[in-house]
Amino acid sequence: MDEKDDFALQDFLPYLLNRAAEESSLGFQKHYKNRYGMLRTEWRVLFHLGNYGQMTAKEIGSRAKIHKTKISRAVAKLAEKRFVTRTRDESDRRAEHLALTPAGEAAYKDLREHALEFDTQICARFTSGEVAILRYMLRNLAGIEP
Amino acid sequence: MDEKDDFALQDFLPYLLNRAAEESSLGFQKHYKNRYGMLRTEWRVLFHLGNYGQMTAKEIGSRAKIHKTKISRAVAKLAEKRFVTRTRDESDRRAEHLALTPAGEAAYKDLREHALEFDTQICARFTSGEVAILRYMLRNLAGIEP
DNA sequence: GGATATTAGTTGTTTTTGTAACTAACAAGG
DNA sequence: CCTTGTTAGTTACAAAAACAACTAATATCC
Repeated sequence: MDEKDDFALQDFLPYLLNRAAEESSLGFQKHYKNRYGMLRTEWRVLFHLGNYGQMTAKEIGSRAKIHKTKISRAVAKLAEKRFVTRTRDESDRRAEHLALTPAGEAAYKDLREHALEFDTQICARFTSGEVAILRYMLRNLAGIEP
Repeated sequence: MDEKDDFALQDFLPYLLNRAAEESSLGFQKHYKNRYGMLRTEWRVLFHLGNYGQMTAKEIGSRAKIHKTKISRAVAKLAEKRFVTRTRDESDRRAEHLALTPAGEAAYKDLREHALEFDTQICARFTSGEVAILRYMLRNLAGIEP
C-alpha cells in the first residue's frame, strides 16, 4: 500500500512479545483459573510467597513490579481463600508479613508442578541453547538482574 | 522455605514473557498514547491497515488474534478520529472494508518511525544473531508462521 | 422458496485494571 | 512534643477488558 520501508509489524518486538506472552499465558491460565479461581496477579503473589518465602506486600511489589493496589486486592482474595495469612510487623505496624497457609502451600506446589510441566513443554520446541538465549534476553528486557 | 525443586519463578517462561512484554509496551505506549490518544488495540489496528493495506475487521481479528468486540470499538474510535474510513462490501453487505485516510496514513507513518527507532534501540543491547533467534522464537510462541 | 444455521459486526453488562485520594503508622527537625 | 514529610497498605471512582446477547446479512439444505 506504500513504500514498505524496512518495517514489518510482525517483527516489531513489543508486538511480538505481547503476542507470545498472551499466547503462553492463555495456556497456563487454565490451571490457576479453573482449578483455583485465581487471577494472574493472585498466582504471581502465591508464587512469590511459595518461591521466596514470607515477605511483605511491598516486597512482592518491588520484586514483581506489580502496583500496590493490585497486590492489595490479590492478597485480600488469597486471604479470603485461606491461602495466605497476614501478620503485623511489631516493630513497624504499617507493614504486614504474608505467608502461605498449608492450603496455600499445597496450591502452590500443585501449580508449580503444572508450571514446570508447561515450561518444559514449551522448551521442547527449541534447542537448549536457544532456550538459554531466550531466557537471558527476556530477563534483560524485563529488567531483571541476570 | 521448602525443597526448592528445580523451579525458579524468574525462569518461568510465561512469567518472563509477560514481564518483558509489559516493560516493552510501556516504553512504546507513550508514543501512541500521548501523541494520538490511542489505546493499544487502536494502534494495532492502525498498524495492520498501514502495514498490509485495506482489510476488514474480521481479517484484522484473525491476523492479530484480537477479539471482534475490541476491534469494533477500536475501529469506532479510529473512525471518530478520522483515521480510517469504512466502506460496505457490495457483494456481502455485512462486511466493511477499512482503510486509512490521509490523516491515518500520516499517523501510521509517524508512529512507524518511532516504532522502528524503539525496536532498534532494544536490539542494540544484543548481538544480531541473538535478536534473530529471539524473533524466531517469539514468532513461534505467538503462533505466527515463520 | 422458506426454515435453520452461520457469519460480520455491534451493543450491553459484568470484571478487572488504572489512578488518585485516603488512613494509619512512623520519621525528622525544630 | 508537635508540625511536616514519608511510607505501607486500603478504598473509591473512572477507564478498559471480557463475555454474553443481540442485529442484520448471507448461506445451507430440505
